Amino acid sequence: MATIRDVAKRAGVSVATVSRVLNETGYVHADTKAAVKKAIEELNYKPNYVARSLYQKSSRLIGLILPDITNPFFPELARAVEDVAHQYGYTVVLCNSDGDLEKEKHYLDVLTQNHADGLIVTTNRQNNLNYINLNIPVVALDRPLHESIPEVCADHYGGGKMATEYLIRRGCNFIAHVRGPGQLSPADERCRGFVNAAEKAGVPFYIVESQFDITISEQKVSELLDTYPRIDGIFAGNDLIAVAAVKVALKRGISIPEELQVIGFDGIPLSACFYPSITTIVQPIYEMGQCATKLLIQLITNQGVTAKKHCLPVKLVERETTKRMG
Amino acid sequence: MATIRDVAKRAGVSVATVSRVLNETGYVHADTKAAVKKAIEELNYKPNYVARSLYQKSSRLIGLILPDITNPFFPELARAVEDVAHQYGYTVVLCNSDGDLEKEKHYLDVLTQNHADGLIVTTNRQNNLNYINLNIPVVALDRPLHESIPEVCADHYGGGKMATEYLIRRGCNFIAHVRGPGQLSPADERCRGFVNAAEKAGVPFYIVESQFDITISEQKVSELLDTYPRIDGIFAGNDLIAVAAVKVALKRGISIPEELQVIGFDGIPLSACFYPSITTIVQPIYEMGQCATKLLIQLITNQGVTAKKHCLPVKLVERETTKRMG
DNA sequence: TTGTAGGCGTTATCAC
DNA sequence: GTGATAACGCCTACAA
Repeated sequence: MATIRDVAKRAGVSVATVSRVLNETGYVHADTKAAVKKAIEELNYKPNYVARSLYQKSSRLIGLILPDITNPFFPELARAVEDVAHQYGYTVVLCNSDGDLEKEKHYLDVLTQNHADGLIVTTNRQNNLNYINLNIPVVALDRPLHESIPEVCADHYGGGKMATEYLIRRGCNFIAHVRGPGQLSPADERCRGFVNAAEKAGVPFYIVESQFDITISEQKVSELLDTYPRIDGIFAGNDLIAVAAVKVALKRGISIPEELQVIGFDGIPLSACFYPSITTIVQPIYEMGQCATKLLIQLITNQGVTAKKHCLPVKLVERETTKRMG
Repeated sequence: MATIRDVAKRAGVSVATVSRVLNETGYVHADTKAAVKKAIEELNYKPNYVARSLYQKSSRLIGLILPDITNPFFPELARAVEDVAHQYGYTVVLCNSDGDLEKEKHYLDVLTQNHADGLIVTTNRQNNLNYINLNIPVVALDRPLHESIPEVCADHYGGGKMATEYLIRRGCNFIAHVRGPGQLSPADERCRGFVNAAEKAGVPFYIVESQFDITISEQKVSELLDTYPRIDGIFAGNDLIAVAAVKVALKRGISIPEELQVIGFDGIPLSACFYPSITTIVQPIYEMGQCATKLLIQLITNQGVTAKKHCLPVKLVERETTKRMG
């Protein structure tokens, strides 16, 4: 690999001059500039970013910490982060934490020791001390991290309400919420929205806790339908749970949406391609990733920080697991 | 951030000594070692990897270039790569190329300029000159890159044959292959396997080309079934196409598997959770990622390179879109 | 067993 | 306009 010194030698100038044309900083005569460019061309010189990072204390690396890229919610998020990062000349390092604090800590170390310029974090563990005294900007994505850390998420509470009201408007008389795991903030919020809407409407309801996992949820839904056969509407904690609900119902010969209506949450691709396609509360996943990344880059480049918390609106997409009106 | 010099000062030794205890290299008296460790502790010193990289010309960064993490085939692959990399102390940089040569080139530059130690590449463009004269190891994953580059992939040809023979054994009399895009090596291989098996069995067959995309494939399958209503078996080029086939059939009231059997390829999670669940040729996706990463790390650390091409076996998983025997 | 000093490739601050 | 040169933080001959 050619270095700046090689270029300087070949162009018959000093490294300082080469650096100047490289960074377009300071004055340099048109002719020398041309000579330098020629030398760069001939040597196929590429600046060494590591050396540059060492001096600048900035690597243009962004860390993306998320539980598991294999979870269908995250690829789109990761994609958005990568797209925006790329657009602004940053590169993203992908870290799967499995929600494991040790692993998060490890990645945090690796990232900071590599002079990452900023972090985007999706973690279940709120108030995680790991993140608060870092000296690089951090943005929490999808889930709150700490009150001092800016955050981009969707309106889970509003979505929960919306889903529930929708079910009720579609004529459901006994609705169940198969919620996501406790302790997980979005699951809690959605559940709160559900309770609020159901109580306000005076509709009887029931709540079961499950995981964001199809197999486990099939089990839960099965038990639920055994216990409460009257249920005619299910608000699933996310689309995976919704898929489980639909499958269980179909296998039992319960017709959807005639006898049982199901609505999910998230709007992952699966919800649209499943058959029947699943009515769901769609989060603007890509936009969330974009927003978080732009925010982070603003923070990194110090362009007057904007609001602390960005709560993006969700929207209800009607598909085949709920009744069409009119 | 504390530097090695701060530690040295605090421990009352030289930086060389600190470096020695850090890297466990060379002799150092137990007492001094203890003193240094204490200083490290007190200062919460963490070595600066950037400085280290500069000197060592190695960053312990691995680049993972793939078309689009949003494609359900890739998350598991990425996860495997990340897991193995992490296990060996490497960190992975995620790059979505969209199969765009310019983007690939850009990432290649970024990666090499950051002293990435190696690359794992999934690209459609074979014989891409970008990769051949790099001076870091490269491993091609899922798709061949160039004859000089080691490769990890699944047995697409064998899988194609297996799927076809299976359909025939299950009694199909007129089979169609809705294949993936031309030019894409795995799609070609699967198609070759199909043709070979169908011809050998003397079963009439038909081939349509589609994309690895549900919506487009629904269209293609629709046309196919219009033209050849006799078709009683479809070998889909991948699971997305299989999903499309199943949906189209079901919407037309064609019962699966009684009137039409469908088999996919890949074994993405969707194939298992779809209803009906889809019989498919499962690639060992996670293992492929692991294998490629281990191979790359061997190459990086120069541990006598193993065989050039690793072709992993696929297996047929019977589910609900084909008939059960006996 | 430990310390000194030079170098990894850049950038930026001075002089000239 | 341009060129030395001192950082950036670490590692490793080579000396001591």
